[in-house]
Amino acid sequence: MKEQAIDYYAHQAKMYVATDCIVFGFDEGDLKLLIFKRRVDPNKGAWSLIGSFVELEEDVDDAAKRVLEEITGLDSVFFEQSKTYGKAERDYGYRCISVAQYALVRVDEYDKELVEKHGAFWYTVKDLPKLVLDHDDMVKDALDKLRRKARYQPIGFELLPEKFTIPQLQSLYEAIYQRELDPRNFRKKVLSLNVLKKLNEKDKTTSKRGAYLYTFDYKNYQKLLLSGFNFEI
Amino acid sequence: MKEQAIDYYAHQAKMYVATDCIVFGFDEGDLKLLIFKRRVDPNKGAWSLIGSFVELEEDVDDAAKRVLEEITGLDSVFFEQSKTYGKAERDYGYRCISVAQYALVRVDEYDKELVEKHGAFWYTVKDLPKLVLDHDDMVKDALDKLRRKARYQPIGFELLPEKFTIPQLQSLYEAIYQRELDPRNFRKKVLSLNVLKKLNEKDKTTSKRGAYLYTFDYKNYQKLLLSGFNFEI
DNA sequence: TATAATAAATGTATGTTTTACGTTTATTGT
DNA sequence: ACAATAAACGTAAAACATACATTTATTATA
Repeated sequence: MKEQAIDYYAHQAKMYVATDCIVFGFDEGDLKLLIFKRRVDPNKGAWSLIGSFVELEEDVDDAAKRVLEEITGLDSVFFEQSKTYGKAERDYGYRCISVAQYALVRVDEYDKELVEKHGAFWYTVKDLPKLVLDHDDMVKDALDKLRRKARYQPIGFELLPEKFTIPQLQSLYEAIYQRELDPRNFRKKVLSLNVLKKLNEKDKTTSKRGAYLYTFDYKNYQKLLLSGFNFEI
Repeated sequence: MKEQAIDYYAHQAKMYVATDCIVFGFDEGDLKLLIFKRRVDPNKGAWSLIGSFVELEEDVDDAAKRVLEEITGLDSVFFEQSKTYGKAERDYGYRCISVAQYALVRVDEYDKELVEKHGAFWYTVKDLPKLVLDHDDMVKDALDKLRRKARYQPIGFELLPEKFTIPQLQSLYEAIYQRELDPRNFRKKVLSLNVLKKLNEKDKTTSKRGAYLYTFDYKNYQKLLLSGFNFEI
């Protein structure tokens, strides 16, 4: 019986499994992507997403966590599976499938030295260079997922600092959706959801008057989730 | 240079890659799932999704297509990646990751003999037995995806026969979302999208008066897509 | 110290969509 | 002829989205 089971697996093909991370950040009003210049062959010198092979005793998701930690120095980056890329010919000469994960990091939190050490750069999403293999597709698909997901879950907050202003939040959504939003309607909408906590502090970097800082109210958000809401902006 | 590349891959782990299909159908007012009783070890006799190993020179998506064709006899089943399951310990004793795909089939079209030959059965989704490994999670996640997707793309139509009535379509959406919909509002909403072509034929199986049959208008749907719509029901 | 400049914050009127619910219609079996 | 039944149609009220104008708090400078 056990023998039969072993047999069943024995004749099957094995392949390399990698994970690639589409790391989004938000800075200076633009949605950014962390990409890096490959330092090993194959394809040395080409632009690429950051990734790694999955180890034999490692969960696929843990591999992504490991990669993200290595490159950003952060140990609790938000990430989620985007899609698996499994074309037989996708990797030059090797059979390797890749589980793509998209991640959202707070640009003010990541370890800049670590990023530089790995030869990584933040590129504005709408102005990316050509990437290796099918990484262009990965970015396109991940952007789709991000946009889609931002409609029914407030993941946008993962990209902002702990404390943020409403104009900042608006600017983030404008970067994600690549279109302008009306400040009056935007403010009305986000405040109506009751998931922002207003602080008694102002950010005065962009105006004399200053804009009130807010934090995201995770408790109220949990309540909202239960009543089945929609974050359409 | 090439040597270096070979080296790079040589030290990496290889693993089994499988694909499992979550096959949805719609029959007698219920959303159904195609599952089958395993006839080989490991786990002979247990209920399971249908799946297969991915072959060395085969695209992951082609493996799913192959599986679906084998079991339903149909060569153009709608399917789409749901999620990849990659926990190190998910498959008893073997390192095997699985790319789950959810598929929608028209219950009136599939090859019933073929399904029986494979020991497969249609089970009502809300009344499933325990499945092997992480297949329960796969079903749960796929249902989530299906519900989510049905909100912005009219994939529901993939589950109905070519010709269908509006009450049938409503009953499908009721099965997907597990809640009752108002027939007047439902009709108004779907007709307002202009993606249904009314036929000069009636279905009289459920009423004396009979309900007009419709087909899905793919051309108009393409137009609608371009203008960025929302299929919220 | 009064004033100009500037982004933040607030308000309101109009159009559109969703929701809730009542009535009429076509057909067939008795 | 009529009772029964699901299909089809209609309408009023509420909720939401959109478009657009004004006031407010603050600081730099005249």
